[in-house]
Amino acid sequence: MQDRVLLVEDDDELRQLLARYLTNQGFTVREAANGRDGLALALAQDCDIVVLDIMLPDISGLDVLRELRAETHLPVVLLTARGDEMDRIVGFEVGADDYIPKPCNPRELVARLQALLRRIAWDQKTEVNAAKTYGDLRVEPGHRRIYQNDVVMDLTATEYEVLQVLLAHAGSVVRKTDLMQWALGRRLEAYDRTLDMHISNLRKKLGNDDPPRIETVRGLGYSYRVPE
Amino acid sequence: MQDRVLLVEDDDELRQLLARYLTNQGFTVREAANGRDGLALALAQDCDIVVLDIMLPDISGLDVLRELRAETHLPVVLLTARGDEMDRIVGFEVGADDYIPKPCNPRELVARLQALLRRIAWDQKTEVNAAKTYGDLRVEPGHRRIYQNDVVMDLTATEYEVLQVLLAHAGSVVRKTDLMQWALGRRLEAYDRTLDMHISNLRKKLGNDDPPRIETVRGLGYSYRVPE
DNA sequence: AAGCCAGTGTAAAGGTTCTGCAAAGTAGCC
DNA sequence: GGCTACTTTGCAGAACCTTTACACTGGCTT
Repeated sequence: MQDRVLLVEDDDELRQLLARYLTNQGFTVREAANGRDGLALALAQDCDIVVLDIMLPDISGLDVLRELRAETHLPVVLLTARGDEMDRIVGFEVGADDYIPKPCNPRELVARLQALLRRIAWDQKTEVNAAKTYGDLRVEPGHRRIYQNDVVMDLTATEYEVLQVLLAHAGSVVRKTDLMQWALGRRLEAYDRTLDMHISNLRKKLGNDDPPRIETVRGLGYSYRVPE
Repeated sequence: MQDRVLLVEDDDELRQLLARYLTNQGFTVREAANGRDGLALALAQDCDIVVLDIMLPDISGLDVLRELRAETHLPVVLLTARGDEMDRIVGFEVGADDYIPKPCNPRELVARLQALLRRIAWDQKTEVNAAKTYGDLRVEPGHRRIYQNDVVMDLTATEYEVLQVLLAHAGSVVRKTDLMQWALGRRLEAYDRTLDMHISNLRKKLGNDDPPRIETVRGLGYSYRVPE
């Protein structure tokens, strides 16, 4: 099975060079020459990994990444100007998985892509739109709805995100920083009680069972326990 | 809870520099000065990520990585001499998740570690989480739980770390300074009885058997004895 | 044997950090 | 404006880690 790479790079020459090399290495390559097209293609969700230049003519690569991260965890490798340390640090903070300084060695690019894909491969098959069931809860990602005993839960958008992340990791602990990043799309700052509030509200809506379905793991985060 | 890094690097100065920086950044740092120790610690202890120098006095970092990959998919970041392209390519092929050329910028190291950990946390880290059994105790790293005769022990975060380290070295003595560093993430200072307290509490929770499961080795440290 | 002392066990107190949640505030939308 | 959703604020309470204090232990010295 060939991995599908989306290459977002405005420099035609470089893009074609990389595209050719990646194709030879057995990847299926899709191309975009600006941020807008890149974002659209990435969101269309039929690729495995994105190579994203930061310097783009329209939207900055970092903004593309930010928008992408609001929707998906698709792996992203950033291309940055050599030595531009700020871009690099910010890139990681926004959620990049790797970065490569330009001008880049194609072999290194391939090696990094493969390392990342190998790591991702341990992920379960992400059938993005398939409904999943956890005890009496059923998540329907297509409609962004969660049913409890076949009754739609009345959740706000954020509550849906939080609960869906907890369910995706049901049985294991999700750290508060991760939960914040994945569900709220921003970093957890000190004294930010927003997440606690959403958890509190979710617990109320789930019915305050005892022991609670959303367990607190002090100092770490929360964990959803599938009831018997 | 903080992420636990295993730092395998023979250059004392560099290792201590990085260890200090990582500690400041909120990591719990465990150290090894050669490949053999590094491999043993990585396999035994429950840590989250490994930083591995390639040039080591005994076993090459690449061989350590190879052996590690035979057992686990623990994320590994390689430290390589700048420009040594072969090491880098081979490193990725053997299964490294990232590499950083030396001399490395600590900020970049942290950024990369965090990017990798974020990615791992999202994926189901099944392999790393394999449960380990020691007599009637079972450690489940994914849930950060320890079961005694299939009953969850009610442990605090620190107690979990301490017991987990003792179990990882079951049958041999763990020095107090090491236990402090590995489980509490800081140095053991004089007149600090914190560790004694945690041991005391653990013994209580384990049931005060006779002879005790956690044996005191006076002047040295503690040793967990797996009961028959 | 008695005495000393560093090392250890543990109860209780102290203090810090983390969490739950109500209530008030802000922002966006019809 | 009125509605809804989300965030911030504030405080109380809980859980936890550390410190303190004192008793005890084992080994060593005299």
